[in-house]
Amino acid sequence: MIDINIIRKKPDWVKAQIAKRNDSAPIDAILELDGRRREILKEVEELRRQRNASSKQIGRLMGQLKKAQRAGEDVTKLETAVSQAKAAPRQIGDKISTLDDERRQVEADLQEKMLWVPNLPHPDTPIGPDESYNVIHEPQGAAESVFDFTPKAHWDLGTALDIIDFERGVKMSGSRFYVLKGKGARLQRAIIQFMLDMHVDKHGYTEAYPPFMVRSQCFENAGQLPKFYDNVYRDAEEDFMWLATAEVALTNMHADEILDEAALPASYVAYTPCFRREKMSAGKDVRGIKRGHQFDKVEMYQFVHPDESEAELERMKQHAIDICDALGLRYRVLELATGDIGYASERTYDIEIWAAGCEEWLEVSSTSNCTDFQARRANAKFRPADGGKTRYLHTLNASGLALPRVMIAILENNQQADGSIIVPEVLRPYMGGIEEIVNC
RNA sequence: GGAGGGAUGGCCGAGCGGUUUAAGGCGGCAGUCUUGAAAACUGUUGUGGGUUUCGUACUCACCGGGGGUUCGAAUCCCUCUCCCUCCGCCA
Repeated sequence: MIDINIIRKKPDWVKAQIAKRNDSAPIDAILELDGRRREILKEVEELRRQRNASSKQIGRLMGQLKKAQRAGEDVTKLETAVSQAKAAPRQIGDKISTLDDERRQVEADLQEKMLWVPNLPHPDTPIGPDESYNVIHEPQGAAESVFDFTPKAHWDLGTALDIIDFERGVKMSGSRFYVLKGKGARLQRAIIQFMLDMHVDKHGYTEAYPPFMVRSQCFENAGQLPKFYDNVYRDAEEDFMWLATAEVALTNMHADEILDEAALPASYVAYTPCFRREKMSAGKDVRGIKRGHQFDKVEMYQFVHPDESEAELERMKQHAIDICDALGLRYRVLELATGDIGYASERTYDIEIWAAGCEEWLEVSSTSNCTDFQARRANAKFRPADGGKTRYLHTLNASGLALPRVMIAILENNQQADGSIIVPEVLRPYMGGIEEIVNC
């Protein structure tokens, strides 16, 4: 949610910002509803003020009446006065409830429309309607092949080593599902543990293990609803949705809270599975483990002071890069164009790693500054140390990293001519000390 | 799944449908006293919205959320959420 004051002051500018995203939002309708809301509010509050005064008057009369009754005096005059005094506020009350009904309707409409306004892009975000305008940072280009044989794709390697079982995954759950077996499952677990340890021990995040199913309100707060409703798995009977990313859960860690400035930044890292219908990507990347309905991810998330969010974005990007470096993965950084950044984001970096077998750059991390967009929806604030008014926090998220694609890169880049895989050194302590995955 | 009890300010905890303010305590902040501190005493204390002479006052709402009854609701009714106790089931 963006600040409605910006829309009030510069509606045309806001429209232009949203147009840069190749998106649109009902700004004119919002202005109209907002104006009507304030009209009603002015009127209904004045009426309420009048009614409050009248009711207080009746209260005083009732006090006198009771006193008189106790004293055994004649109370008919007072009783008449009370019933006469009721007439005016009763009429006011009728007007109030009519206006209140309209107010409720207007506010519901306004809220619904505001939910369809995306975050506004940062002035430095490259402008362009789609991903072809993304700016690729160093290092660029594909790695020259270091192989003296033709490297295989992970689906062939995994099947041959019997560490990825596509057939049985499909048997259980259909396409886009697979079973990791033996050293494959162990490798994934090792990567998860390595990443969590690095973010906790070296980068200072607090490890969190959130629920994997959360209320739909959590998705709305994170900016995933209403727009991405079709891409989320949900419970048929209860108001539960399965995480599409841990970001959804972590956004809500401090929902409806006011943090002390001294508690900032509040930094979390969580391992969770992620569930996505992939409706928008139907038919895309169906081979291998690149894009499944279920995948694992380690996610970083921070609540920071608004003045810190821009610098923090750079640091979080580096935290993701640190993982790539430690695992020996060749990566490149993309700065996403206005047409490609996420709905809640003002500025996003993607990190892609090179996979030598399928010969593509794979997105393993997306690092975004969501400014106060999610914080407004989630009502997450902080109290400035100088005692000023409470302000909305800024939130940032960064994958650190997405597991299947890291697996792909390790399998494909570390393969040897005989199809065995060299285990990256940093993972060996988590793999019982083994140095390679071999066919047995 | 069944039966019952709860939710009040940062925290604890009162609150017969009304008579100017949600009592009281704790904590926090400021001040007095003191060389300093403690104690004591005094004052102060939340969130959001609207109007505005825009920095000043006025005003409205908020006692778990949402409706309702009433001239008037923390208080009565309905509903949802969460917590607690007991029974049953269970990794």
